[in-house]
Amino acid sequence: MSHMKASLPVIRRLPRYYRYITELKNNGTVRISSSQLAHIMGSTPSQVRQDFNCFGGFGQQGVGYSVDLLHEEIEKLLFPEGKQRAILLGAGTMGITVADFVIKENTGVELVAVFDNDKALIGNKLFGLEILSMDNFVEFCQQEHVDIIIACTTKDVAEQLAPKIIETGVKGIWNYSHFDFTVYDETMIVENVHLRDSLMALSYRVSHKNKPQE
Amino acid sequence: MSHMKASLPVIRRLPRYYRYITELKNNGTVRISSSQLAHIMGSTPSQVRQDFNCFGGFGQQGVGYSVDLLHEEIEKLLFPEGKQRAILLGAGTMGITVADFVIKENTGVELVAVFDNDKALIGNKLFGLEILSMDNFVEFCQQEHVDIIIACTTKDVAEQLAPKIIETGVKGIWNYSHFDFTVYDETMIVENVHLRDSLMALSYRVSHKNKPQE
DNA sequence: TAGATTGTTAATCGATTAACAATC
DNA sequence: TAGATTGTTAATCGATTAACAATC
Repeated sequence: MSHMKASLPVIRRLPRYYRYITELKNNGTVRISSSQLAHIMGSTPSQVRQDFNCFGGFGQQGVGYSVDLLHEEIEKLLFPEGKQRAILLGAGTMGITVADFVIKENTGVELVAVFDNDKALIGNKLFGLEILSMDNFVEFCQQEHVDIIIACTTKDVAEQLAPKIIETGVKGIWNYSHFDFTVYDETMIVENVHLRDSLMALSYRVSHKNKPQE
Repeated sequence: MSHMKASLPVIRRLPRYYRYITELKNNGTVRISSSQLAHIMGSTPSQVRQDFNCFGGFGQQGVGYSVDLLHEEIEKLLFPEGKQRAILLGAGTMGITVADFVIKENTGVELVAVFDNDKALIGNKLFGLEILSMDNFVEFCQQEHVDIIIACTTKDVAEQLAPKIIETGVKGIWNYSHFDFTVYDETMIVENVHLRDSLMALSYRVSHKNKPQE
């Protein structure tokens, strides 16, 4: 039981473990070794064991890991007491898609309010939630408990909102805008989904695939 | 001019450099030092210089970097000769949003066809492109030149399509499905946008923020 | 020439992989 | 008991950071 704090790479692997373990559980697999799991994950047995030991180590020496126990433990880690409450800022194309996703997928996160600047949208319903004026989100966060802000605005709007977001005291941002909240405030937990950067990195790798240099 | 091959972390930073350099160029900034750029990027001067030196080094000793030259060189790296041609597999909520994004954003990638399994969708137009039957995408890729496949299907459909995708000879996959193409085929260049994993990692970090262990 | 700042080599840091003792 | 497989410590690898000579 080494109990060291899980590093970011380990945390990022956790949802993937959860996906595969859930699949194995549904298949009726009861027991799995670090080697088998590593093969499924495309990693190494060492990494699997190191990763699980960050959280206390769920295995049995000489035997392996119980799929059920593993599933239960990882679930406890990823879905802690009660759902996390999230609000959406920006009900544009991306915002609507992300809201749809959060509502339909089992992620342990609940969408509790939607805000937009567009007067034409305010008052409309989105998946049963009334779209509220962006002017009111700080107040909302301070009155209702909110854990996560989903930022689906343009870069400029995100930049304007940044100080207000800090003001809310919310701990995490799921960031779809091109504004770098991390650079703005170091203490905030930010998970970036930069589609543009992701696609450009792919494009670079594809176009430079067989070139030896650069 | 060390000319070592750029590692994945360096490639992932390239689009962010491009974003900031473009902004500086538009602001009329003509010259910038690695320290100033590091401050903007939230990194270190050493990293900035190391990164640029992977591509040949665009600076001038004692002077700094010309914003114009930097912009031009990074643009050459990210937008090589002509646009990359991409097809979309799966015209659901996410697929439509991603298609909209690719068409509107300046990413050096062009959407040339859309495929879906749903007979109700086939034949409809999506952003001026006719939605084609999924049965025909392999043939399409072999006849037209296609660089990137954007996978916006469910996990199960992605898994079924995997061997066909390999068959097309396409070099890169922009993957929104929960199927791990990397585990299936090591040689394929895959850029994953796993919303679920991303949100769960954020949720984990938020809920464990002030806890010392685990 | 002196000051500034790069390019590049060396040192550090952290994550991954390997090794092995513990133990089922 | 022997074989298997974990938990954990040690070694390796790669990326980041620091240092400094080159040079504008």
